[in-house]
Amino acid sequence: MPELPEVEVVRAGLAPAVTGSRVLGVEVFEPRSLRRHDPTTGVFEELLTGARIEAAVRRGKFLWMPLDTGRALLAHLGMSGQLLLRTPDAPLVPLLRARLHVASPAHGDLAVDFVDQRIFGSLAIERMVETEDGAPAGYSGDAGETDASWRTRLPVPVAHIARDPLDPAFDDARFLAALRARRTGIKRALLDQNLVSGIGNIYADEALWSARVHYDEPSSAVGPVRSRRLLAAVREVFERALAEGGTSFDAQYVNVNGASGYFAHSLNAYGQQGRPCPRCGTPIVREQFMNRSSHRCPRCQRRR
DNA sequence: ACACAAACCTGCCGGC
DNA sequence: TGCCGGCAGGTTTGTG
Repeated sequence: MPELPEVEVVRAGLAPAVTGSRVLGVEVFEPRSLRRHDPTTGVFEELLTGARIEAAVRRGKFLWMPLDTGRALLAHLGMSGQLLLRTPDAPLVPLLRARLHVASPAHGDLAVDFVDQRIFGSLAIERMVETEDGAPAGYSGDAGETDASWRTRLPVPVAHIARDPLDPAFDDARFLAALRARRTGIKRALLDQNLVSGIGNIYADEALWSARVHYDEPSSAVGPVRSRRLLAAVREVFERALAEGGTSFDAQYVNVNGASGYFAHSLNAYGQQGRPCPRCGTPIVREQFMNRSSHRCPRCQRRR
């Protein structure tokens, strides 16, 4: 479930169940799902078992659970990862890569299942570092003490990831200046997680459609008015997708209870090739760009 | 700085 | 029915 709204749906579902819980045990069925865990820092299962989970935090598409050991369980869903809450004795499904057993103060004993078809996603135990700006590292909902030390700390592999546009500490001016300074296409910039995080192929195409910008226009040529409009469009499409529970094209992209989101019905450009642009009626086209598909209205989104 | 390809993977779908 | 190419929401790494 991979872009910001889908990962946030997972985080929001996970948080009330895992916050304050104790990890009773871990079962790893697919070692490749731990590809990003550095074994020289310790054995994954040993670093996790017995720890208390303090929260569920998200920045962009990265999700982590700070532990009382000072480290964090970092999860990235990749293209096809899911985190599911089950009963401890729930049957093992074929694509189940790992299962955490936790004792939750709110929900009793639970299984947290990591299911991932393509194994592009991963779990790892990571060390934490302080944020550069001293602001909270990511979004964690309202739970927990506001002065907890984990709030301004983030896993090392996330330190280079930019804040996302829904983060109160996101620096609009800095982002707009970066767009102006870059010599690259605007969609490339939107997808660059070091510039702004959380945007993937779907929401890039949707925001570009909304702001009527061609994906390959130089980011420096978009200008302040349209750049602001584009940033606003990203936020707006994120908020609308969140309200709909995210985008699900099939059973692959689901919340912690296995339920699909409904935003696929609200897409204006992504996957809409051949269908009329909701604004002007011109058929949406799909084009290859960056070795993936880009969707745009050939009339509303002309290259300038 | 930036572009590009490759690597990491499985499963589904349409065409033949 | 079965095989094959093409497609899929991502990140990292290496090369030029």
